Amino acid sequence: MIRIIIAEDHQALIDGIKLALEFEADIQVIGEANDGEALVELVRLKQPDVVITDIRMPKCDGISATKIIKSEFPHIQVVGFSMFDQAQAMEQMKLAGASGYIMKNSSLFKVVEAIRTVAQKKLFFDTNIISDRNTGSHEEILLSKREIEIVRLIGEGKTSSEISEILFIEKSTVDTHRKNILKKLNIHGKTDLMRFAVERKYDFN
Amino acid sequence: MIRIIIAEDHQALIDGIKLALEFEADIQVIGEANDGEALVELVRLKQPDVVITDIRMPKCDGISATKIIKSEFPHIQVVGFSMFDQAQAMEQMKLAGASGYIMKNSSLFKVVEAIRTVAQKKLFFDTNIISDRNTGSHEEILLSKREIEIVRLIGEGKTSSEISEILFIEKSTVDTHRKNILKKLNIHGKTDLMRFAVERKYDFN
DNA sequence: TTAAAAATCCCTATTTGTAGGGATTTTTTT
DNA sequence: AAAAAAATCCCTACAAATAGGGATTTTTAA
Repeated sequence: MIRIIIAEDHQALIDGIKLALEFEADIQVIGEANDGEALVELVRLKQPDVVITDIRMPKCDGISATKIIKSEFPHIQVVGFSMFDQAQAMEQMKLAGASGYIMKNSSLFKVVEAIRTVAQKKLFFDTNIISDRNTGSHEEILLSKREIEIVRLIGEGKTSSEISEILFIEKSTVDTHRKNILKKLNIHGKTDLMRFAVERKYDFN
Repeated sequence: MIRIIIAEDHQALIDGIKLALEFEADIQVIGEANDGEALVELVRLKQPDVVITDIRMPKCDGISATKIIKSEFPHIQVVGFSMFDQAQAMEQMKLAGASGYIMKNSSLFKVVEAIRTVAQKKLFFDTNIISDRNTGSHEEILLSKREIEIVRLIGEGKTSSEISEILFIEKSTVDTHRKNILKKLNIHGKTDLMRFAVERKYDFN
């Protein structure tokens, strides 16, 4: 029996994963947390086999939480879980000691696959980047200098017109950059962009 | 000489505070961090007299960071720093071991005052809540049940129309709640509301 | 049982952001 | 020097959010 703990600040997603895992006889969800601090405490208490953790979370993010967990319990396997296909985020999770990385738009089947794989002490990194590599096209999502600058300002809560004043460019240019950023990251809406901007600030240079 | 470290994810704010503190001969900024994890590491390295930390920060928030710092270095005084006049946030900081709490819309003079006060092992809690108490009016900012529900959904990235569908109410009602929330918190713009929603999710029940 | 608070809904108007299209100029790389 | 990438700017249209005003109904507490 693989005992797992899920950490994710969107309760709806936790519920979805739990539901999917109910049909897997060999996997048991023994705990859930909505933030990094709660996750670390829960892991200390219950010592699961596998932890699935979101990267962007209140209190402590998934990367910091993973570092703490792996330093205290090296035998516990951690799988990162992110909205964004960011090679840097994946790298950070690897450095923190994670055994796997999946994306939120992955099918729940992939989640199950990842759990079983890492439980056997194997690695499981499933991202578009890697699957692209398989097809040979391998185009990594990379924002340009200007785009990163704009993402940073968005993360600081600036509006497009404020950004245009800061950078001495037209608002229309900022809008174009925004559009390109959204397209590159395959996200829609300011909320997701804000989320990305915040996650981005978590030092994935 | 009071040696301080500032932690704040908005570099502009750090720069502003540093500038203000340059004119204070007895206060020296010996370090700065843009996230909670960096703050903890910096504190371990430089062991300042006073730490000023934002509550909402990447990687580890100010409350979690304060807990860690106070457990390792009980003699270091921590001052919380928040955008929002939330009694709960202040309580959480107090529980985490903070000696002071100031708001971002406080004058920089208050920041200096807070630093000098806590450096003498005294407490310094400056919020509108407390100043209201002095005038006797004492109206604490408290969101209603419905408003908290809506803030939570905003924090999850839901739009007003999505929220209206979830709660089975009209979009116009959601808009009204939003307006009232903005008014109660004295903030403007969705970005600040999102920030609040995130900070709020840090468990200030 | 009433007064206060909370929750519901609607109106107008403006700003901001999204989404599609287009285009030119500057910089970098080959 | 030519090709590719990045950065700049403009157009239309629509959705979303802010800000002001108003109003009624339902809950809660005095």
